[in-house]
Order: sequence, then C-alpha cells, then structure tokens
Amino acid sequence: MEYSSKKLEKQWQEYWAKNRSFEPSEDFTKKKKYILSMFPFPSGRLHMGHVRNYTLSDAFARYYRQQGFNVLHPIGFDSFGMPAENAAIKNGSHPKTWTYSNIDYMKGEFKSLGFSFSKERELATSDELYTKFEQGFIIDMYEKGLLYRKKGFLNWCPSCNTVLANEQVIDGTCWRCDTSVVKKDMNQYYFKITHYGDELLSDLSKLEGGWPKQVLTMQENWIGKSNGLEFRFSFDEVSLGRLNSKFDGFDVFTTRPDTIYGVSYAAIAPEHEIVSYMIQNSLLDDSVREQIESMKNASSIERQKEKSGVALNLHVVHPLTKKSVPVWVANFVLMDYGSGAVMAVPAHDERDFDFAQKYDLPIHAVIKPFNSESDDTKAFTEIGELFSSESFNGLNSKDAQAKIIEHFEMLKIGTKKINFKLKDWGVSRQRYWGAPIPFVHCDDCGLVMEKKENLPIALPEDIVITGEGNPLDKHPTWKHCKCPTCAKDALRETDTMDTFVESSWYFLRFCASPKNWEDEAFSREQIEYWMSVDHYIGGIEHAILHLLYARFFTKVFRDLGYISFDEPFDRLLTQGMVLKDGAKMSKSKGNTVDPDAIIEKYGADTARLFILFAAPPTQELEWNDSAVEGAYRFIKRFYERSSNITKTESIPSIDHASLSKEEQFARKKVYEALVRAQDVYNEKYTFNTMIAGVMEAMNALNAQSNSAIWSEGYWILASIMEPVIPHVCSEISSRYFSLKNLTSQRVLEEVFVENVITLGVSINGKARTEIEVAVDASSEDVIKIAKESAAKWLEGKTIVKEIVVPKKLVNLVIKD
RNA sequence: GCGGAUGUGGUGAAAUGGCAGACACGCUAGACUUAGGAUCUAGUGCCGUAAGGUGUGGAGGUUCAAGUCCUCUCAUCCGCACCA
Repeated sequence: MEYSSKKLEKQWQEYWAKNRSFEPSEDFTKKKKYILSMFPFPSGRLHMGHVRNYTLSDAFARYYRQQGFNVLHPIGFDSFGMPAENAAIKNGSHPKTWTYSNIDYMKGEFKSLGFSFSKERELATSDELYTKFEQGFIIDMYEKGLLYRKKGFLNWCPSCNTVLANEQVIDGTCWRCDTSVVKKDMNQYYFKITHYGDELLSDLSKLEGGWPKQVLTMQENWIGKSNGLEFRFSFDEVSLGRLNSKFDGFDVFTTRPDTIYGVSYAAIAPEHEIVSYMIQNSLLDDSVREQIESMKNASSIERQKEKSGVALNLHVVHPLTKKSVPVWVANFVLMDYGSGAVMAVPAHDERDFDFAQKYDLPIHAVIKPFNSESDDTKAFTEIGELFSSESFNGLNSKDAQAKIIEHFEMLKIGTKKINFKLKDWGVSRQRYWGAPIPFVHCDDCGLVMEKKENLPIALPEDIVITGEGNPLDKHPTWKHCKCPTCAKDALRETDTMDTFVESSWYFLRFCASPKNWEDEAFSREQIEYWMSVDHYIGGIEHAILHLLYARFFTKVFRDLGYISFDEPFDRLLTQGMVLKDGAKMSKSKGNTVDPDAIIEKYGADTARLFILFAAPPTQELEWNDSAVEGAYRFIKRFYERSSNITKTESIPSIDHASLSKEEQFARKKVYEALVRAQDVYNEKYTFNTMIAGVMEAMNALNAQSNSAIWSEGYWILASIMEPVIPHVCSEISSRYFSLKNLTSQRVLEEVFVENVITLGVSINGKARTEIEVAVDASSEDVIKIAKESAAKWLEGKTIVKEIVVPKKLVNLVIKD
C-alpha cells in the first residue's frame, strides 16, 4: 500500500476522460448546478491563483455531482489581448500561434490537477466561431442604440498604444502596465452602459446575501449616483459680446443647492467647449492660453497634484441674486462629469476653498453648524442652518435643498437632476489581437454595419507586428472592402474590441450544447435551464470591471429578447490572493511557486488539499512549503491506513451501544465531520474547518481497531473528501466500496447520543474544574455535583447565584 | 478625505454570548531504525518548580459569562478619490 501520487492520479484522470465523467447531461428535467470559475487568460502556465480558483470550483462541482445534480462546470480561455501581441513583438511569434500553444499546455495542466471541467465545452474567445456570434451581438446593440461612435477626450496609454475605458484607469495609470495615462482627443466606439446605470445600481439589492458586501459597495460607488440641481449660468452683456453671442451661458450641476447664496465664482474645465472656442478664435491673451494648454496636457496624476486656474474675464449672472459672478478655468473641474462646469462655493466646499485661497477670491459663508458659530478658516462642508440666503434663512440644509430645487423649477431656471459617475464604456482598441468591430466606413453611406451573413469578420493571419501603430490599419489589403449597403469601395473599421467584451457573455455560451455551436450562440431552452450561475468564483480584482460589464450585457441580452433574467451570477465567491513571504507571488519578486513542480513532487491531491486547508477561501493564502509536506503526509496516511477497511458494497451497520468508548468516539467524530462538511458545502465554504474535522475523525479512528468502524469511517470520509482530493478518494472508493459511497451521506443521529456528559464548572465565570453527569440529570443534581467538585474554591464563600447551561457548563457566582 | 475589511501562540488558523487556541505547520523530548527531510509516542500560549496567575491590538461598557454584543481608540490592508 505504498502511496504513489503519479501512478494513481494518471490512472484516474484517464478513467474520467474515458468515461466522459464530467460532461453535463442534456436531460433538462434534472436538478442542475452551474459552477463557474473565472476563465484564465492563456499566459502560458497556470499560477497558484488559478490553482486556488479552480480547486474551489472543482470542489463545488464534484460535491454537487455526488448529491445527484446535473452539473455544468466549464472552462475556456479569455484568449484575445495584448500579452499575445507583446510576445509577438518580443519573440517574433505570431499571436495566434503563441495563444493556442499556451492553451494546449494549460489544458494539460488542468488535466493533471484533476479538475472536473467539461472537456467538450472548452472554448477560446479568439475562436472565429466565438467572434462570429459576438459581432452579431454588437450589430444588435448598434441597432438598439446601445453602441455609438463619438469623438471625445480619451484615456490613452502611451505604452500600450491604445485607449482605455474609465474602469481600466487605476490611479491615473494603465491597469495593465502602470504607465501614466494621458488624454487624447479621438474617435471611439462606446457601449451605452449609462443607459442601465439606475438598474445596475438598484439590482445590486437582488445580489445581497449572494455577493460579498464589499463587491456590492464597490459597484455602488463606481456607479456613483447623486441627486442635485442643474441650472444654467447666463453670461452678462459684455461677456456675450466677447463671445460673439456664440454661447449664452453654460449648465452647472450641484448636489448642494442649499449653498447657492454662497457662490463666489464659476469654474469650467479646460476642455470645455467655451474655452476651446475662445482659443480657436484668439479671444484669450497668450499667457492665459498657454496656462490652459498646460492644464490640458498634464497627466491625470500631475493634474491632481495642485489646483490651478485662470480667469477668463467673462462673467455670469447669479440666478437668484442677479449679482455678477466671475468665470474661471480650473484644472480640478472634470470635463467628463456633469456638464464640465460648476458653481463654486468656497465657504462650503474644500476644493473651491483651496482655489479661492490661492487666487484670493471672495468667500461667502451661508451655512453654519446647528449648535455653534462658523469657523471661516476652513470650508464647512457638513449640513447646517442657512443664513444670508434671503427667504431661505433659518432652514436646515436638507429642507433648503428641496425648497431651493422647487424654487428653481417654479421659476423654470433649473431642474432636479440625477447624475452618475458611471460613464459609457469605450470599447475600441487600436490593436490587432482582438475581435474586429464589424463596421465599414463608406464615403457615401457613412458608418455602416456589416451584414450578419458576412460574419465573422476575421483577423488576417499575415500580419506584421512591430508595436507601432495599429497592425490592422497598416495591413496592405485587409481593410479594403465593399460597402454592405451600396457595394462601392469602402474601408473596414480597423479598431478591435476591448477583451472585456468577450468575458461579458462567455458564461452564456457555455450553456450551449457543443453540437449546436456552429449554428447558434446559445439556445433559449439551454439558457433557461442552466442560468443563472449558482456559484461564481474568482478574484476580487474583477469586482468592478468584469462583473459590471457582465451584468450590463445580461441586461442588454434580456432587452434584446435573448434571455429573460436580470442578473447572471447568484452567488459570488471572491477568493483571496496567494502570497509567498507576505507578498503576492510575482516573477519580478522571484517568489513564485510553480504548480507543475508541486504536482511533480507531491501530486495534484496534495496541492489541492493544501490550498483548501491553509486558509478560508476569501482570505489571503500564505504559501508554506512545510505545510505542503504536511498535507502530503496526511494523504499518504489516509491512503495507507485504508488497509484497515474491509471490502463492502454498503455502509456497515453497527450496534452503537455495544461499542467501547474509543469506538463510539471514533464514530461520533466521523459523523461530526459529515455534519460539518454539509454545512461547509452548503453555506460556509470554509473548507479548512471541514478538512480539520476529517483529520480529527482520522485521529479518532486510529485510536481503535474495529474493522467495521474503519470501513464505515472511510465510507463517509472518502465521500466527504472526494471533491477535495479526488484521485486518492476514488482509488480507495473503487478498491473497497465499488465507488458506491460517492453519493450523499446520511447523518446517523444515534452516534451523538450520550449517557454521560462532561460539563465545565466555573466560579465567577472562571473555568475551574469539570464534572461528569448523566445526560438527563436535573439542574439541582448538576449543581450539587458541581459544588462538590469545586469545594476547594467555595470554602468560606457565599454562593449568590447558580447558572446551569444545559450540556455546556455550570457557573457559580460567589462572594466573600 | 470617503467606503470596506482585518487584528487571536513561533506560523497558517479554530471557536450558535458558555471551559480560547480545534486542526495543522514548526519546535522539544523520547521510541524504532537499514541513521532517513521516514514512521510512531508525549509535550508545546505566556509567567511560574508548583499551586496558581495571566491572556484574543488598546481603553471603557453591557452580562452570571465577551475573541464574539455596544462606545471610543490605535494599527495594518484593500477599494474609491478634485465626481461638484
């Protein structure tokens, strides 16, 4: 009975492959579970984060198969994206070759880890078949008005040579390469995700309980809904003249209409159209123009460092007081939020205050704290009581906000307005290795979409990748085509799509039966059966990007009539990072552990056991070589001690009352482990405690030698552990139980029944001693025994209170 | 600044308000031994020979009883951040 992970694991992996053990059934009358882990980018090799991710989903998938569910547990590759192109630049490999050979290698790794993925549903998002349906959806979305093209100031990563969506800019830098992002004025395609802003926000409540609170909060903040007042500042006569009457004013948005009487200037973004007009028409002094240009050109990080601005020598009229208000250009005003212009109330806004101080602008306080006087050395930004606000004096901020909005609406000079921080999702990328956006530019017809029958618009393979410019644009022939409408010579769109588009619907594609893959993206019947995903498992780093986009696509597909539910993922489990020496594993830090090396040395079961045992799934996992050894030793013991089992086709029946104390204890521990396992799989997901329970049971089994109890113990323990360490458990199960124990197990309550129980005795809440009493002993008897046992501490004291907690402890409260 | 999380032995971590430290790693001692990074046995929060004391970041509070509930506070981590 020597344990050899290599031999045993290979043998079972082949058995599973031969028997198609993990292919879902197409019998839609069965109860189902859809277990999904976030699919990987095919970077070349799996890392420990992947192993953790897929070990978790595999444990769920295997557990539910045991429970008789029809389980969909698919995997694929998010295979478009820049690393393929970067590798091409570096090694001269073709992105396609590089990608697909990586995929082949990683599939081998999946197999050697024993993951129970459906082999027949494996896909790569760079497959032409996937692109075909995706482009079809893009056309649908365009027709629905959910995709549009416009010119705008975009986040541009000078290192990746491409634009980035808002969500992809982290702290002013590129999410992928950390390069500081600059703003660039160019055309690009957008998904109208803002159309769903309200629903994306309100449906978060449907996910409560199923999703981590943290993720819900992050999404809520990202969507950033705020209520306020929008009104228009009108220019005075002189300013109108200076602007050749081109603009009569500009809109501003505020969430603090209660501070309206404190306005002392207006600030507009350097990118504002009024500013652009003044520059183009030479209406500004050179020095002013230069200052504005330098604000515009600053990187977003630079721009956040210090507030700066310049007066435009324009004035607007305060909508209520009719006083003249100067207009400034300010670098802290964002063009892409609200209307790109604000009313500035330095007394009650920190940013406005800082700016006013720097440029010596007036500060008018109009709100004071409820119970104290104003402090004019800093901005008072909380709510308070209004003063110097004409008829609104004495109101509190909250009431005043409503009243002032009402007042504006009555005068028809402003409206209540809801603003979102969420912006439309810019999806075009100026790169080769992505799905082409299926549009054509025609001189006569303008922007025309491709016909669905021409899909997919596939990438050309003869491509030169240098890292400069867009390879599709530079390709000699690819972009030349005929206009789908008028058949004249036209040009293809050479931008490709953000790879987050592929991951926004892959979970739907997995529902499709592979035999229909050629004909349809998915069928309604299949979707209705499999969706939504019961357990979705992946990294917290996707809390905003991927999960928000996938939710958006789900709502779009619903409105396109393809599906009929609102949210794709019922339950989300966000796993913690895998660390080594206290830091995230990374090549640059040289602290990586290669999964292949672990499998080679100890086997897949050891890797899986360690990963689930070392920490609860949501917590960070510190890699520890000697703890891995420990996991290995446990498996070895588990395997070798199975020689104590007698072969059986059913769980042995045992007369509990006739057993010795050790034997009864062993049974109790086994069934305790089972109860715990059921809790863990169904709600707690703390596999570490489940495994600890199994270890306790093993220790208890080992303290006795009754063969029937060993058999019963393994019947249950091998079943509990199969989702975690499937190879060794399958081996034991097939050798002794003909695989019949790998099903749901019944808890035998009788093993928990005890005649004599141990109670703790504490004095004044401090644990002192223990007593053994009959399980049905009365409280009086229990107290009596407790007093005898604790006599030593009671001498010369008065007992003032006696508490008996049934089956737990006795607490005696004493005083001198 | 705003939002969220976490804080327990040498380490990873357990504990429906009911005997803190389960389980494991490590360490110590011992056994066996073909001397091995194997296996087995015992021990292991801290102080103390012991009795006992003490102990879950810190300070208060509620309770017969608090790691757990409440208030304040400190530290670390994560997310967002000039969002008007």
